Amino acid sequence: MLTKSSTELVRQRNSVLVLATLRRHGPLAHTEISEFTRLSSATISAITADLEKAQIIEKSEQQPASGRGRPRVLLRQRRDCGYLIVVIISSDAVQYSLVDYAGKLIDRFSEQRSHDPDGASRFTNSVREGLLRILARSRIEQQKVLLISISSKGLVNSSEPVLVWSPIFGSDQIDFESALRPEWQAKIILDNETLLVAAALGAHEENVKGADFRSLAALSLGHSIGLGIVRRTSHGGHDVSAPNFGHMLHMANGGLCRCGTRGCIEAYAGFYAILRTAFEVPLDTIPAKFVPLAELDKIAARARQGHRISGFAFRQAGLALGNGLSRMLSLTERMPIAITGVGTRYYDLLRQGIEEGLGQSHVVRMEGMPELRVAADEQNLVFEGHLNRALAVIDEDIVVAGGQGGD
Amino acid sequence: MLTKSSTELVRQRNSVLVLATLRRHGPLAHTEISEFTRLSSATISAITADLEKAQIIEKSEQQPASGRGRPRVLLRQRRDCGYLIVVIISSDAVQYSLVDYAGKLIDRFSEQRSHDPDGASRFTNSVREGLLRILARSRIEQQKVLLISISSKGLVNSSEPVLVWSPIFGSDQIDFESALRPEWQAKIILDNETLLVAAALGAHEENVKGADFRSLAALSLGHSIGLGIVRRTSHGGHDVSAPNFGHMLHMANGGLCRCGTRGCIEAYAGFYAILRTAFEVPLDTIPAKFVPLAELDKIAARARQGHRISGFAFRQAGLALGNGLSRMLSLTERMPIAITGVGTRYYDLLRQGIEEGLGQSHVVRMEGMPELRVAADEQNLVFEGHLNRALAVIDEDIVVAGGQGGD
DNA sequence: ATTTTTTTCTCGACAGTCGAGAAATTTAGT
DNA sequence: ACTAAATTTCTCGACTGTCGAGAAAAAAAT
Repeated sequence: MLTKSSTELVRQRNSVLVLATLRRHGPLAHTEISEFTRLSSATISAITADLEKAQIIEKSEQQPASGRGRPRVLLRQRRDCGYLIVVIISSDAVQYSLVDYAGKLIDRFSEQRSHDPDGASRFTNSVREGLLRILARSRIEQQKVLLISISSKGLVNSSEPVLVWSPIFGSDQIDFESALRPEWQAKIILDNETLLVAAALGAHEENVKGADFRSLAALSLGHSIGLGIVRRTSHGGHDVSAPNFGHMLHMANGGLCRCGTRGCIEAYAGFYAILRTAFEVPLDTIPAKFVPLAELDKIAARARQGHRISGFAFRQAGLALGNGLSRMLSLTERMPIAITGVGTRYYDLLRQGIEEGLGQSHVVRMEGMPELRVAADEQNLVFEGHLNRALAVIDEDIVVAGGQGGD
Repeated sequence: MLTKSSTELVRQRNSVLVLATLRRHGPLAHTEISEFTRLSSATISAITADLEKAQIIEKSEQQPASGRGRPRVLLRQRRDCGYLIVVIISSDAVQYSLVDYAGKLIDRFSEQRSHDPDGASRFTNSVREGLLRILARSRIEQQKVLLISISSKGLVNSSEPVLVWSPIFGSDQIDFESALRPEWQAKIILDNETLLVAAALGAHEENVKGADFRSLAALSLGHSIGLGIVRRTSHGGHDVSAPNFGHMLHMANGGLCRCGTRGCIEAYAGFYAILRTAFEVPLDTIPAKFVPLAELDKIAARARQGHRISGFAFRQAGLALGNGLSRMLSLTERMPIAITGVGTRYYDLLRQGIEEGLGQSHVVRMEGMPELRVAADEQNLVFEGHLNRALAVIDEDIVVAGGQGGD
């Protein structure tokens, strides 16, 4: 409330609102936009006229008139209004996707990541090449790319596109802004991967529950552990955050983690940690760099057949996760927890430990066990989260720029 | 962004902005308001004229003209525009304060709390009586009381004035809304005590650092442990929350807590817990209901003289606090931590443990130790926090009501 | 008395939203 | 073929808001 309001700001907000409802519900007629936004028909006329003049939306070709009366003319975003490049960095590959302003996928490819630890500078070079390649393949002008949306596991600076810590590069910071800036004018945003999963799940949840949706957490299980939290803000927006959950302290002076600290949650619940426990390797052993999934599948199979120490490894992991989640719930309100990631295939083995770990805390005893659910297809959710956030950012930028630049 | 904007909303926001700057900087002239709010002089004229007509602000008596030119006329809130009752519930007393719209204390008294555990219903009755008493003493019309702002230690429902859990009444919920509603038309808000401390400290911090202020946590040490967090929101407001920190899990299957769960932070860092450790009572002993402060002072004195087990008790408490804080920092951004409450008198004994507990986590190793400071005079901060929040709420209510009621 | 300086108020321009009704355009009925 | 009904879109005038510029007010300095 520290900043003043003006009538222009009202128009901006309402313009963004119109674009957002167009995103949520697809191409809409004048009347429908008015219903959804609760803005008067006259206002919709004014706003859509502006947006059309600025070449942001267009009238769609008239579809078969259904019912009597003057036929509706649908409004939709102009595909060629601008483009978005989504870069998803995972432990073994980098996926590049080119998307148009309407959210439609135009081109996509993946590049294997070299496992060289020489790291940061070589990696940013490969990202530069990847970006140029997807641009070249599609023959789109570079200026038309309005936004580059990047995601990775790890800890991200909330205000700048800087990867502060990642399981891949450790604390070699990667600043995408400075790496891409002279070459690209596009805005660059960077988000934690699980944050995007949470954002996508939150959007789903809100579509179902409407105003009843309050908050949700996404827990991603894999080589490392990620957590994303979505909350509805008072004005109806979504506030998302990606805490450093995997490296939250589970137990003081506990097992050695990849990050060099002792007792992180990941040092009990990450894949390498499960392996370590299952093979009864001392907890202060420096953890394996990379654990083949097949190896963990074997342990899981043994655990399912009743092999004690294998089962114990998963149970131990579940306890760490459950304790950690209970601590998170002590700091937030009660919320459902969606579990994603490769690790969901071991959910049958983890579940009991998670629930027991949750149950050891005061909040859970008071408020009851939070709803736990499994959300498969993490990859799609990540991409969906990218689109949700990136297109919203583009809408806002385009509206404020359109107001200043005029035409 | 789900809700539409309109020109009336602009006026509302700007009116609230004017009232807020008047609160922050005391009585101001036309010109000064314009400078602080960045609103044009014409707009200030319009808004202040409205507010004056609605009897919310008034022109002050002209003070000695200083300097040449037309003398300024200061604008200030009308004291009699409305009143606020602040109710501070602590473990041994309830304090009632009557405050006018300008934030000036008019009357105050405290009532001893009966230590009867018969609890909730008798307690709400005593609060009803207290409220009527402070009203009667001041001869103010009941309708003029616009807000009753209550605080207590414990867990508070964020949307309704319901005390969900408190160290005093346990999980006997107290719903102040239903307890006071037929009798009082005033709005009723309830906040956690440490949340108010955090709010007050946040306001101070912002006055000093301005826009550089990002967030802050207040940790209250006493018979129970409280935590409040303030964060600046994107539009310049403050977002405060009071997590259930004292009963966050410190150690699975650890010491027995007053709440009945095992391993809460409070079961290591609350006063009774320090006593328990110092006297080497088993950790599963049901904790003492109430610990005289003198008892703890004795232990502290012994600890300062080098008595091992006494020192260990404080160190243990510090470790629990430090670990808990590190977990909080894993879920939020780095922020300074202000320590308040009676327990600050043992800070010399707790400090090492707190820092060690913090240092055991990944975040602290990465981002460095957060700034720790001691904020004395918790009682005043609580009251200040009440005023900050309550008067802001009144301002907003009065503006939206004034717009509708009109005159 | 006049000028200077500072503050407050007022006026016209401009931007935004809204409700009502006109205009447009199709289907149904005769 | 023509008219009536239905439905959507567009337009106009009223209202509310902010802003900049300059007029009016009021005291000190000359």
